[in-house]
Amino acid sequence: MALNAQKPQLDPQYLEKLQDYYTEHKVIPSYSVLAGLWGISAKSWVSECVKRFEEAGYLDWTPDRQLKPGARFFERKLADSTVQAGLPHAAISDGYDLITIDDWLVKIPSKTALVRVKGDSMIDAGIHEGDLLVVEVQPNANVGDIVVAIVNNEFTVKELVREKGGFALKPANKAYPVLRPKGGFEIFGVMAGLARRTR
Amino acid sequence: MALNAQKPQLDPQYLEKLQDYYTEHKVIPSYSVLAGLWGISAKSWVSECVKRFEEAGYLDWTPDRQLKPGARFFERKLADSTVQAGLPHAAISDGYDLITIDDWLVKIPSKTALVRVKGDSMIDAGIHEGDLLVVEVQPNANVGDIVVAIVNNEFTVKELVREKGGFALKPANKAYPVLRPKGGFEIFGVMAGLARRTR
DNA sequence: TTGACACCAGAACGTTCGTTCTGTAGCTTC
DNA sequence: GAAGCTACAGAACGAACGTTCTGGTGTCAA
Repeated sequence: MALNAQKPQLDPQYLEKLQDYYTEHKVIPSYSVLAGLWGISAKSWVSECVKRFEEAGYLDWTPDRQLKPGARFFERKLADSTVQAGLPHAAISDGYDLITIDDWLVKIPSKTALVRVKGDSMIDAGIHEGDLLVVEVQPNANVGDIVVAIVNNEFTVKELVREKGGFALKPANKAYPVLRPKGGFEIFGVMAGLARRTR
Repeated sequence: MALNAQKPQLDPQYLEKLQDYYTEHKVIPSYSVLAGLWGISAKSWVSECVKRFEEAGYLDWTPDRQLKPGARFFERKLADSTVQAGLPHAAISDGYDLITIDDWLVKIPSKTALVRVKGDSMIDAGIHEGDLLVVEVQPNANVGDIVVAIVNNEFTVKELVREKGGFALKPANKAYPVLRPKGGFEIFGVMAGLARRTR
């Protein structure tokens, strides 16, 4: 008690209430609403608390000086594969910064589309039938990328490979041949990730 | 600018810019910031556009009359594998279903955990190192389920199989042996899906 | 050609915002 | 037992907010 005498501390209950509010409304409220939320009747004290959360990395500001969630705001329970010691449940509380699966998979929402995978031509790349492919829509790609191409007015998922004379679409399944469409093909986008539901 | 429809319509570009802004800052900006974002110099027109997005379900208001994302704000484009006819571009804008990945993968948020996959012992099941496993936390499972088990204080992902004398954990990779822990094992949960990022 | 309407600019206006300053109650610490 | 700090309350204030009204431009059907 004697040592490091006066250290202003931030109330974890305040943070929880803010996080609950955010998960409900997806927005950081104004100071006066925060006051009501926290049971405080002075905006001056709200301002002080916000500063502490800001310094701790839980809150941040937009370039336009609007309050927004900080880097640590979304720390969630992500269970890691390795547990050092003790109960495995202890490891769950060890947090990563993971928000939602959407945020993890999708970087640019406006250029991202989802494509349902049909067939098993990419099974060796771990892409199964029924998987939801996260695709960044763009007209070009690099050799080696897994792309969604438009062949005969259909979407098809393949690896883009270089061949003498041009490009081709290579499946990840020995039972299927390499595609070399006569009229060429158009690239719809590049695979950025996938989601699979098994239940 | 040759053609122009004459019905009051909401500009999809505006929505995309807002969504991109939101994914960066996790907050809905003020009208004046929105004006800059949309390339408009009149708040009155921003107000009008916001009303349209509100009626369309993309924006909403908190009880304190603060602007917040609406129910449809987080919907994502789902492009189906098959295109009916004509330009594929036309099919994309028409044949959308809309969902979010989180909603699709997670049924019971409170009982769902995420586990990062380590190693390649499940590669033949299409589960790669670094994948994010969606796990429904429960103490029991059925034979044939892919489970996250706790063995020697570590998480391990395997298939639950029946053997004479009890249960065992079977990898999906011939290079690995079937696990039969002496002290038995505890089931952390059952795999419900997975997410993979490849970019 | 004339409305009608969609789209946008600009300004006026009352409200609400966040900051800042002053003040106080309670608890330590010397 | 005064000094110092933390945790709040309350008010004052300029800046920023969102609404609303007026007005202009372009397009389209009649």
